[in-house]
Amino acid sequence: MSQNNFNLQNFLPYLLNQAAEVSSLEFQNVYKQRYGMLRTEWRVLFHLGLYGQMTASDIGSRAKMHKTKISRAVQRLTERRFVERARDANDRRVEHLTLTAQGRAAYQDLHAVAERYEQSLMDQLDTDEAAALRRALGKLANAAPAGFT
Amino acid sequence: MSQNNFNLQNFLPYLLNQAAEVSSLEFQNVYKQRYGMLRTEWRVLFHLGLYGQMTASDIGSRAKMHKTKISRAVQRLTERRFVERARDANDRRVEHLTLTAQGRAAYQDLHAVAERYEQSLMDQLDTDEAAALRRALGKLANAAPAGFT
DNA sequence: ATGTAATAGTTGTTTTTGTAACTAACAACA
DNA sequence: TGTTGTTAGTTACAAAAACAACTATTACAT
Repeated sequence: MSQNNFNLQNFLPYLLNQAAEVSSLEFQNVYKQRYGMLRTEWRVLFHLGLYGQMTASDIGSRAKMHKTKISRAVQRLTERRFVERARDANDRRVEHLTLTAQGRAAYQDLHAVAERYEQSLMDQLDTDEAAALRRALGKLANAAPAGFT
Repeated sequence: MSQNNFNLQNFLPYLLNQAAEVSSLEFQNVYKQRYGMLRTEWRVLFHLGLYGQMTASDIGSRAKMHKTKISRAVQRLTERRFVERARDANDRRVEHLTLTAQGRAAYQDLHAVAERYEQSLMDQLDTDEAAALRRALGKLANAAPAGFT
């Protein structure tokens, strides 16, 4: 057995992954069942719904998603008429992405569910706990590489 | 743009995923580079190192990992002589898994790195923040389905 | 005993992701 | 102009994960 008191259940990356997995999975069911979307597609949809017109690169830098993921998500969202692409007039490399009416409808629906879900998660936590959680997660997500080796 | 103040950066599942991704990735480099392991394999190795002899099912229920993942992880770990399997004498369906000497060495090495990494993550947080984070993550990871729809 | 269900673990097939190489358009500067 | 470098986005291929069907063994109820 173990020589010391290190415990896997307390290892932070492990805990983070478990919590992330559990909390993603429930919400995933919603956009999967209602709109047949993948997580990447849902993320793109949300960014467009939230910020309006964006390019794939914009989304990439905001969401820290790799461009190939975005490319494929946009492709599927376009095929299914949630998103429209328009080439920029001045720079024909860039594409401006916007939601279609259908896309906006889906966004608003999911947005509402997301808020309820958020609330149901927060209900499990004390107020100060929740605040500390947000702060801590923000720090960890945006931290520079730790250099622990 | 957005009609209200809901922000994706504050959506808890999103935040959790970002933090989890960042903190997994750095550590992943270690076990990948040093031992050519995947995340599933590292998890199995850690469970065996921590708890001693276990069956695949034991690991599955503890780590909430699907049994096919474990099966394949164990297969690769066995091929590479990190793990040994032994059929149970009374019930020939079950296999008892243990680390080899090489497996224990790898575990101890990674274990030490994990502790340093853990520390480097915690160093980014205030003491109370860190405590709240652990408590909150534990609650979220073990919570019953929220039923928010 | 024997048929039915349950459990441990594996294998096969399909999705999804990751990585790297690629095309097309622009920029900048000799 | 033309050559070199950069940026936006796509595509091709390999690695990994998800899901379903499967084998082998045990349990259990008739």
